[in-house]
Amino acid sequence: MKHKSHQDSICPVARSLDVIGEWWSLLIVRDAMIGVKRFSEFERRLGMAKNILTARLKRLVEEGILRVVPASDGSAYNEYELTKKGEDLLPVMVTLRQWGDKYMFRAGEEHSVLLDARDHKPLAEIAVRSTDGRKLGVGDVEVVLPGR
Amino acid sequence: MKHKSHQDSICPVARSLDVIGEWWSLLIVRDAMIGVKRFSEFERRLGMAKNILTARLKRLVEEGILRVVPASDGSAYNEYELTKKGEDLLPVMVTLRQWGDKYMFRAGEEHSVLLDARDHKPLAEIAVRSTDGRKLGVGDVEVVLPGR
DNA sequence: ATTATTTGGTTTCAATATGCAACTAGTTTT
DNA sequence: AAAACTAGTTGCATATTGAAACCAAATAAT
Repeated sequence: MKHKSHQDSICPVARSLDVIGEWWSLLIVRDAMIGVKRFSEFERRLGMAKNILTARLKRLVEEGILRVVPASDGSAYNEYELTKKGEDLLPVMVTLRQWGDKYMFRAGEEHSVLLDARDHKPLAEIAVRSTDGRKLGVGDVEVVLPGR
Repeated sequence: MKHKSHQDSICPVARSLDVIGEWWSLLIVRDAMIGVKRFSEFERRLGMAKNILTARLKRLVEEGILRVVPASDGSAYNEYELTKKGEDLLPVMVTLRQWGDKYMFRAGEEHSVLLDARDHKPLAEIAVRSTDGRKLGVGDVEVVLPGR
């Protein structure tokens, strides 16, 4: 059996995960965000099997998250680069990173950090807020289904 | 082969995905956020196989994202509820939702929406910002590895 | 110009994960 | 007391993953 698709869900979270929730997909997007473009560079940096990388790149291109362009250095090869849709995953990436920072490392354990390139300072912590700026927690939100 | 773990990565994104990046895991967390607590309710709502649900719940409990508590209605069964660590996934959930809202639905296609429970209005759109409040895109950030 | 190496894959194979259905022990409802 | 529900477990077929071998085209080295 193929793993079950969430493509037809009425929930945006489920549909998003259908596309970017496969093993490796978001890590490919992560590396694309820091400028990785070539097949071999994704392979080396991620340490993943070529066949899986091929499949994930294909899906990400089909879904409009990456696009294939002729290599910028004039060689005959192609490069993969983020589309606007792909770049718009930055907030997802940053929230995952901030959660991981907080919970997935023991005190003093080293990890990579994401900085504002202008002043090399950490980013602001992302919070869920109401339109008038109140910070919201799980208990402050509600899901409304279509047609209600 | 087991799928490769990202547990030992120095990247917080990778470590986060190691825990919550398996198929179904974030959808279980999503439902837990709207108050789903019982095994059968997760099963019904998600339409997933019981054995997988069992495995995911077990992992999420082991990782401290959910906790098992005696049923609140006095029955002999247990309930699963979010820990603080689990609740802190709200920003991840909201960014995934906002991205899905934007890209995964055709114009006019209906989907569920997440509202501020107080005034039933949509949430503010989440953006990545510097500490001084500038909105940042993919080109405005840099990753720094440990020991540099 | 010829050879060697790199790149970007595809193919094959074994191990694991997913999904489905059947089964079950304990609990709750009728 | 019987029926139905809950929260699983088990067994099986199929999919997905990962490793390694293979390959053609492009590039670099000699």
